[in-house]
Amino acid sequence: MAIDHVGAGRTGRRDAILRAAADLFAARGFHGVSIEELGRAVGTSGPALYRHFPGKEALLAAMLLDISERLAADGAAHVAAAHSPEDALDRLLRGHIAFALGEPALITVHDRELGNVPEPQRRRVRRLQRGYVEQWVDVLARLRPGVSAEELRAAVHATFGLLNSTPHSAGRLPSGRMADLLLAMGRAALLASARPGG
Amino acid sequence: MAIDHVGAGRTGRRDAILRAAADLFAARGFHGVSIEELGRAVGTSGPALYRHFPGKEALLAAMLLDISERLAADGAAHVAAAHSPEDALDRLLRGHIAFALGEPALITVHDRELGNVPEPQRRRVRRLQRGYVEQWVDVLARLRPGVSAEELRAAVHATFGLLNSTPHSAGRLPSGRMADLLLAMGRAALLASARPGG
DNA sequence: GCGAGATGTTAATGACCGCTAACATGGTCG
DNA sequence: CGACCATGTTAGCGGTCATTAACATCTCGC
Repeated sequence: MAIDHVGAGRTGRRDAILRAAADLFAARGFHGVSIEELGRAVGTSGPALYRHFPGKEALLAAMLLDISERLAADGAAHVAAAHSPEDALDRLLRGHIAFALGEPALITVHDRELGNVPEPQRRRVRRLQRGYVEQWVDVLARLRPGVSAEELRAAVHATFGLLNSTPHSAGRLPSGRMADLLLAMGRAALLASARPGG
Repeated sequence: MAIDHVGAGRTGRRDAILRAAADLFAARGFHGVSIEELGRAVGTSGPALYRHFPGKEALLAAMLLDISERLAADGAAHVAAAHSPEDALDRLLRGHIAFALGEPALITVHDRELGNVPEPQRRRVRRLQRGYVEQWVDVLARLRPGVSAEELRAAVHATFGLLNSTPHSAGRLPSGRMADLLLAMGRAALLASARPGG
């Protein structure tokens, strides 16, 4: 009974709000969800939320910052643990796939709602996102020298689109098979993209 | 001077509204755009919109129906024109890429805002989308017999995620190179996914 | 030249929303 | 015990939104 997983425990309210908000934002968009609704989703009503966040936009900012930081940190750890570029790419792919399959709502919000984050923190999220992309680009550049960085960046973005599409086809395939499928597709797409003269 | 491309011509108002709405919805989401704003974007103000659509949701419904119909019809034409499964897949890929690169706002709205379409028409959009996916699945099934339809469907959805990611990395690469890149990546991803035992 | 329909305008209405205010409660610690 | 702090509650305020009402203005077929 250490942690209350429906989110109504005496502590952890803040995290419960973030989790519920991720699901709601992913389903109906930032502007499609009201404060009252967010409160009800965690068993309180409406304005209790302001005891944990200064406002609705700040809540979104906290959510996106957390996601971006986790992705960037995990990415750095994966690259550091690898002993070859091939291995690094594999670890990056597996890590991202695990995240996308484990937290489809977070992934969805992450690439849809940046525009609603207010400006001071928006810049930080962008910087983290750029850093994460650059980790992929660096690994890919070592695997396929001679391909322009712009082309590699575009390929990485496209691969993220592939991996993040998980929420749209959720539940159709068992999670393990889906992970294998995405790994095979992602790897093939990245290597095809990076083949000079492709 | 046959057609007014900024959308203020004496006729074609309806289409101009749809075009402007696509850009705005793609940028800030359905609930993030007001009627007043939609009107201003086509040179009228606010409620003039109700002379062309019964309401905001109906406008979105018309937009998504049009996109889904175009995709499904173009897909059928491409498959019909092909003389082999390989050729059909190539035409499907090129057609979808051309659409995604040519109408990034439409593609974005198409896979984000279905949840805001009211129920009678939502079903029709879903049916059209399913039909389009099934065209891809059928072609792919002929190329790689023995792979389950569920797996092929998941692969097709993931490929759409790849191709539709265009708006997120827009303008970084010249359009022609981007099209080549997406074609190579999409084809590689689909074939990797369909390899039995992959 | 004139009724009619299509298309626009501004003003108003009712609902909802984000947020604040004012107040309650319950546990912690001096 | 009793002040304090964290965390709730309900009521209300100001603003915005989608939609409607009421009224103008063009364009045409007659």
